[in-house]
Amino acid sequence: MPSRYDAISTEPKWYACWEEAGLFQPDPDDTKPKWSLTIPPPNITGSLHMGHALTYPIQDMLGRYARLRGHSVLILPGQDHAGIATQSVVSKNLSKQGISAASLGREKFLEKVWEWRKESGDTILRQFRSLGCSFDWSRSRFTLDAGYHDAVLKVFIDWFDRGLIFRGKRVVNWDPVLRTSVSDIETERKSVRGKLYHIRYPFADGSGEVIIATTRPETMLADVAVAVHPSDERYTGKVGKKLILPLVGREIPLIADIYPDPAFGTGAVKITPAHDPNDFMVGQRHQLDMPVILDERAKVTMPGPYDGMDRYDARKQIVADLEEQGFLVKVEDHDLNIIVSERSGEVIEPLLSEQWFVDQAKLAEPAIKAFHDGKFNFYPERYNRIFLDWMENIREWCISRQLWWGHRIPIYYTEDGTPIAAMSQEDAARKAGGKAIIRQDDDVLDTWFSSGLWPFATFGWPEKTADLAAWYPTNVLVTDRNIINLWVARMLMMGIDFMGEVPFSEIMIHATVLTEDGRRMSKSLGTGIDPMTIIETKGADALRWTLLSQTGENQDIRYSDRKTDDARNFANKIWNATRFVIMNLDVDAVPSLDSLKGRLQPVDRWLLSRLKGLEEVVRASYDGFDLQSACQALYRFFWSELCDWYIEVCKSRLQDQSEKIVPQTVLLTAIESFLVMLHPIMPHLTEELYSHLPIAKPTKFIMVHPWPEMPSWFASPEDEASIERTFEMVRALRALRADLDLTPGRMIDEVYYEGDLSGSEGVISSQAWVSELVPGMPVVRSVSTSRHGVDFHIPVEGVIDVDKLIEKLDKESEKKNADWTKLTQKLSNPQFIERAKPEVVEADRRLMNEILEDLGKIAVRRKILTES
RNA sequence: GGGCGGUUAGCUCAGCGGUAGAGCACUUCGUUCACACCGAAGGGGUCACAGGUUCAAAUCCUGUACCGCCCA
Repeated sequence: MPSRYDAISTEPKWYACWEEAGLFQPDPDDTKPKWSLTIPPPNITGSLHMGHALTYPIQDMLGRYARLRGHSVLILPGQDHAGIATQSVVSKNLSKQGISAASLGREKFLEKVWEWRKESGDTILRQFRSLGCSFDWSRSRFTLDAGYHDAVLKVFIDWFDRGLIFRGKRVVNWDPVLRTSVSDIETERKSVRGKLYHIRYPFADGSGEVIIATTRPETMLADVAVAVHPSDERYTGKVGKKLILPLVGREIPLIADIYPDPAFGTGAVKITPAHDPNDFMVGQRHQLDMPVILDERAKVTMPGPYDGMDRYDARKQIVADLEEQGFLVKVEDHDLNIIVSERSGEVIEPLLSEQWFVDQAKLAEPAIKAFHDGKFNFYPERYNRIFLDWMENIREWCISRQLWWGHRIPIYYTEDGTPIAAMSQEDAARKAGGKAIIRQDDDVLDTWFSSGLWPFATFGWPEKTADLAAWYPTNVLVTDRNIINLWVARMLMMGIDFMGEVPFSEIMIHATVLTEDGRRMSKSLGTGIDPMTIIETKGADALRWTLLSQTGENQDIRYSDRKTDDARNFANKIWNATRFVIMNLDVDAVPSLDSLKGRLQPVDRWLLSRLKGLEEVVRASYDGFDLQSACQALYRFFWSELCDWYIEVCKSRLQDQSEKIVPQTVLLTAIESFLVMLHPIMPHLTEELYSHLPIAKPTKFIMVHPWPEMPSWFASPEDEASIERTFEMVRALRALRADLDLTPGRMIDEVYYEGDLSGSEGVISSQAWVSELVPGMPVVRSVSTSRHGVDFHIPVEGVIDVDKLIEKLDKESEKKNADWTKLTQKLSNPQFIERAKPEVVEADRRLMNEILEDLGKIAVRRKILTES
């Protein structure tokens, strides 16, 4: 074994072995308890980013843990067709070749998209393999697979027939470049510097005017009213009167509604129901007309001087005209929030249009009930409330998109315009009962509609497959907080509605990965870091450790290359310690620990007891999604306890032929268990080291090794306490040596001690590099230290730095005096004695005595030093 | 405007009622036959601020400030 762990050549090797051995691919007939998870399907347009490098290893880690715990585990991967993203990627590629999508027509264009998907659609799945993800590729699904497609149609038809899906006119987020409605998640809010225009609207009867303020004057062409708050006294008696809409000349009413904020400007708001979601609601409440004056490209469509103008050109012209005609009161600078389409970068136009909607309220009810019945739970818990708030105020879901790539809405229209939901045109014709079908709806479904079925459609639903029976419901869903409402909620509603059971009982919401200085990682900002370069230089395990060891209840985590160095170093440390143990071994068969029980020394029992404690912590932490705590415990155990102490203490025994078998067996036991527990986080390294371990292996791969069971006799609080005490004495001695400039590792002949070492002489002398520990006081000059009631004296010959030692003693004395003051105050407070728990008072009293004793010793030592 | 998270050592973060912790960085020492991707010793913090509860507050409560996220 080389002295450095080579992750780069090791990792792909094991991935291939696991895959070849079929370890990713469970059998639904396996009698072991089932555990499953369906991964949030990444876009086919995507390539690996740090968010993926966190979320998918978390899922892999949970699956690997479940596997070690004896479950038959299925982690089902797949991909999402990503309607808008894919269509715009392919359109852009085509336009580079001088081809427009429109000229190709729907069918030809879709052929191009499928071609593109075959060529580059799988990139991200290959990258998941580099991360070590133990996903069952044989079951990989795509949301546009034939079977999946049928499932989507079936859901649509079912909901349509039950009246849960309907067609209606609403104000939606409209992307004027891609010319489709988009969902909230595909938009981004931005704050920009804009203008606030104050415009005069005169009363028709000439009795004055109302001044309104707006950031979008061009929409006034579609104004149907001006609204004021009913409590606004400035308008008492005026509500109901008519106003003349400037430039247009139409008469519109002044109405009273709770929407306007009286404190903002004049308190009067123009109402444009077709071009603003809030105005739309006002319009609905007052049954106002909803004229549309912008087309699908956001150009004015209204006979008159502005017809055909782009919305921003129209704004300029309208403002100029208003000014010229004396309607413009003033223009102010104003910060406003705009909504931008993520895909096109264009400002979203709220636009009244006819779309398909899901009435989610009826679907939400059973989901809310299931939550209250404890059927599922978010981790961290704070997301329960966020989820519930959204569910309880749920709104209609716009599911139609004016795209070609996706699930075409299975609605067929008869001659008289009756919509019929059906699996195919033939099916529709049958349902139409003689009426001719003339066309299918042109729109496709929102991608989230199809991904909402993910946890059961991936198993072959609506067919009653063995997989569906074996793996649904899944155990856990892992995702980030941004799509709780958009996706998680929909899966819950759809799962309950079609399967009668929630799709998962636990929802783990993990952090967002930020840059080292806490900024968002984004390609456009140039702040993204490509995980593949990390995997290729430091290994997937290093990257996994870096991200997983920071995963807990936190809201974001910061990535830095320094942290991956630390992770790589940890891997190397594990490699070398294991290598050391193996190098020392020259027996064929390692005996069982049980047979050596009588020969164990306190330090052996200490390590085994710590190992047992480690298993409890790691298991509890993994179970509670607290990977941070698990990693911290694993790190501390291995580096601080096993390497820094146990191996060092045992080095002399490992040289002793008759004795070495005991520490070797303890080490192999500890390392084997440790590797199993670490395996979910660092799968490749642990598999590699397991393959080198000279032990009787229960399984060929550590990946399917049973979780370590620690016999109850491993627990030994007494040995833990006594060994910790011994180590503290070693530390005290080493510190004193350092004060005397005695190089670590260099043996000193004699150290005297007074007090009870209770059998720890061997450990202390070897670890503090002392040839002989002699009871009593030395006759020669010496310097001293104490710990746990034992005094150590190191004889000194020749020159020592007295000033430095005195300074040290003074500092120590100062600290102890401060502690003494604090404790005295505490202990002289009768209420403390009376009300504090007795053991606390007792501990403080003991501490007080120790401090007093130490102060006495320090004073004596200082005196000796000054005199010498 | 409403909600959520954060503010602890130079940096990144644990701790969440009983004398402040880790890793990295820093200082000094060290190539002792696992590892310099290493070892030993050390320095460094009125736990954002102000009130309150308590015998006792980084930890619980109230408020304030700043940073970030989400919803309107």
